Amino acid sequence: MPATRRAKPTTPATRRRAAVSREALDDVAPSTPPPRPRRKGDAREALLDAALTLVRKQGWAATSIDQLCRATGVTKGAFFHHFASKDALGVAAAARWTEVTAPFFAGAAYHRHVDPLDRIFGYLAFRASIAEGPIEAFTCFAGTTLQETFASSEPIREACGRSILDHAAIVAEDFREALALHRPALPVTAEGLATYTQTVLQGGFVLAKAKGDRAPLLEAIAHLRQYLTLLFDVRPSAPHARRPKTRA
Amino acid sequence: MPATRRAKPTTPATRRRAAVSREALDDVAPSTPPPRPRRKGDAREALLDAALTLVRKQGWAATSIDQLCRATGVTKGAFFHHFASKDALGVAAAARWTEVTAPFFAGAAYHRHVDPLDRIFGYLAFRASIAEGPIEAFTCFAGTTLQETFASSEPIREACGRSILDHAAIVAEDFREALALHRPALPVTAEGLATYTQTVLQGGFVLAKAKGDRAPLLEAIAHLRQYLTLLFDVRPSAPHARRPKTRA
DNA sequence: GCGAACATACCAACCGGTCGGTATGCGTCA
DNA sequence: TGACGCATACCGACCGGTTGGTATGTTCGC
Repeated sequence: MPATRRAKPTTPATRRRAAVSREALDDVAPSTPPPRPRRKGDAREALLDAALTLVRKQGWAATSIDQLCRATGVTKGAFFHHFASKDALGVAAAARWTEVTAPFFAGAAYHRHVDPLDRIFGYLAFRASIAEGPIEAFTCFAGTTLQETFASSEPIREACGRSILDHAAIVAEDFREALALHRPALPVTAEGLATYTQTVLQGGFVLAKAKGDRAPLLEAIAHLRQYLTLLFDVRPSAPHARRPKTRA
Repeated sequence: MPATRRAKPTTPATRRRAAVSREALDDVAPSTPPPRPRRKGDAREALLDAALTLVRKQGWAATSIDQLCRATGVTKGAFFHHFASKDALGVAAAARWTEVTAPFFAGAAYHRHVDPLDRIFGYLAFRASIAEGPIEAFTCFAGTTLQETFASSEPIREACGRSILDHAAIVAEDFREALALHRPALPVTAEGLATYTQTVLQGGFVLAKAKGDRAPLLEAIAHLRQYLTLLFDVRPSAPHARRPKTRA
């Protein structure tokens, strides 16, 4: 089975320089940062981060292992040292997506609001505020990947689904507190509202891609805010506009 | 430039039989109907319909021209006779998606309601009722394709975007009439509500894929209905539940 | 000196796309 | 009536390049 092999000595530096020049020719190169020299041991994280960026822009199937390697200056051998298959990378990338986004949201200022409803409105305002730059910069890795892989790869589907659902579960906590404090005009559950919130955001990403503009996402968030306003019977003069008290 | 060629006589029947046997080995074959013998002239439509089915299940990039040809019993030569490129097929498939779905919705019973608001609630009930079977059977070709191609192919992005936006424009007409008849509790526009409706549906598809179940889509539609209920101050005892009068 | 982290070369299958050719139907004019 | 020209639909071998994946080294820190 093994064919004839040559043993031509080459240095790592040669490869790295080649990687950079190849990347300049790459169709996504202009916006991708040059693969700055990594320290040994970085390959795995570099590949995952490149996957988060490239898959959000091109989709899962259109993003090849070779392209990932080129973008990071990692060789194919190294790729398969860290990941058993492309699917395994997908599962790991979904986990990494949660790993990256969770602290990002956890560290945001809206958590300081005392009233859980204010935190929810703050969350929505925050999600609107981060919708900037090119569409692929603020859309969701899990949502994008799900669309393509839900029927072809159960492990990836499960991992991406969990990423979204875990995030929803965090938002659900604030809804739970809000429901304990405020009585909604119609019967709702915390989990239901949290899932619906993610639904609106994911749909906003799709419509933003449809229009080629972030506007539909911002409008969707505004409608969701109005829904919560009516549900919880808050004054139309937005609650977070009248300087709500913050904690800690 | 032209390489050596052989002139081996083959019959169309040979090819068709080969197509069927190949398809039995295909990973999506079990659920795909066998490529029943087409009449001459059918190739283009057959390819477009196969694209709508396969792309919704596998995504755009994962669906190859060869696979489309296998599924339909069409040869590659015929494919490129009808479409200049894979991208051209994508644009045509988006148009076909509208061509297929538009009369489907136009023919639905909810249009008989006299009150435009009843038509809107009927539309939502209809969308919930058709969410049956495997997820790829009720999700949107345009939305799925958009996620992957919005940055790589402007023609496909534009075509898929228009498909969704044109459908929203039809729903917007009922919202326009509803706003003329009923005064909303908060300031909204017909176009804004129609776009938001599509946002919720598209997001519902993503969340359905995330959970591997249609439930999030149905819940999202229910929340949207509640939003409209509060906005237009309709009795919580759903308007289409108290037998509204119909027209024509 | 040993295992983890890489590097390099290679593979079969498949990718989108090309191209010379064939099959068939239709209008037209002798 | 029929044969001629021509357009449309279709055929399938072939192309260069890419795909995910493998096999076999080499390097390096402990």
